Amino acid sequence: MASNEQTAALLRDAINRLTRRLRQTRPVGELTQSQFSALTSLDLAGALTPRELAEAERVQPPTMTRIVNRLEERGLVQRLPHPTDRRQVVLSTTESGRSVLAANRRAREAWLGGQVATLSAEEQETLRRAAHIVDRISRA
Amino acid sequence: MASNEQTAALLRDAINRLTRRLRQTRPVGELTQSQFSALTSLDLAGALTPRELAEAERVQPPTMTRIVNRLEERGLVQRLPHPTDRRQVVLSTTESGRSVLAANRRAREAWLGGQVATLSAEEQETLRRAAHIVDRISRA
DNA sequence: CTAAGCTCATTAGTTAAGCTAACGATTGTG
DNA sequence: CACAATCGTTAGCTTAACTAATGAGCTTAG
Repeated sequence: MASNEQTAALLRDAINRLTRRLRQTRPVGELTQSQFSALTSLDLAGALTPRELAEAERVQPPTMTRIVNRLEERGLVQRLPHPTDRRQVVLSTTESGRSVLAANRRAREAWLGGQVATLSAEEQETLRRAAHIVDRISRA
Repeated sequence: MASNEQTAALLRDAINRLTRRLRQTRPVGELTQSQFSALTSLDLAGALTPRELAEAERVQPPTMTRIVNRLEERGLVQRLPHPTDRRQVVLSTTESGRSVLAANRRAREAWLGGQVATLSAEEQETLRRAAHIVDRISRA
């Protein structure tokens, strides 16, 4: 029987390897991992303050400021004043942001989707289950 | 039925979230993810040239030069001349490197191991299976 | 009802990690 | 033996993470 630590090590190593592998497949000029992830979260949520988005991405607020800066420079995100609190800012995706996001999603999933396609139905189901378990762990 | 792309997206998102979560648990002064991973690979292999280690870590040679520099500054790794080819260098872990590695491994797995412990035996098995599948994909 | 303190976003400055291009030393080859 | 290839490194750029500090705006306690 594998110990909790052994399972943890297996999981961590597998995740590290896949993370590095995925980084290699990013085409130049496309969104970085952080930009892509932040844009996705924002698009799903509809509108968030920088702090809320930072918390969703598990990053400190200054880090999110920078990511949002780059996205705003490219016109993918907009900063609007908060209706009642003038300290705050409300972030939302632009039309252009949503289409860039969709294009990036397709490109990103091409490689990994191709790999998934080579797996048996049972293996694919294992991956989906594992993804949900990992999500639960990450929230803890 | 989930499409290959949906499964890929689930997997990628789960991995991103856990990666960021794990980064948060790194104590200051400890090895970074890259350092830890490189040191682990080197320790497993015994001795490698910088290029071989870069390939194992799926990183370009200059990136590995920097990582090795930091590890060497801390005395965790040593560079020795190649026996026959004076262009090459042979890297190996030091005694100190191996003990730092072991301590780091324990610290890193404490949090994740704790999370794994809260899962059912079936869920743990799902994670182990998924880790193996992901490893196979990453090698492709 | 205003002064003090809190919260929000941002800026500044550090560290780390990734990349490509270019270089010096060395080896192999035509 | 000259020329090409290889190896590791350096240099220079970008991205991303952090903490500390700042300024603007809100909230509240006296």
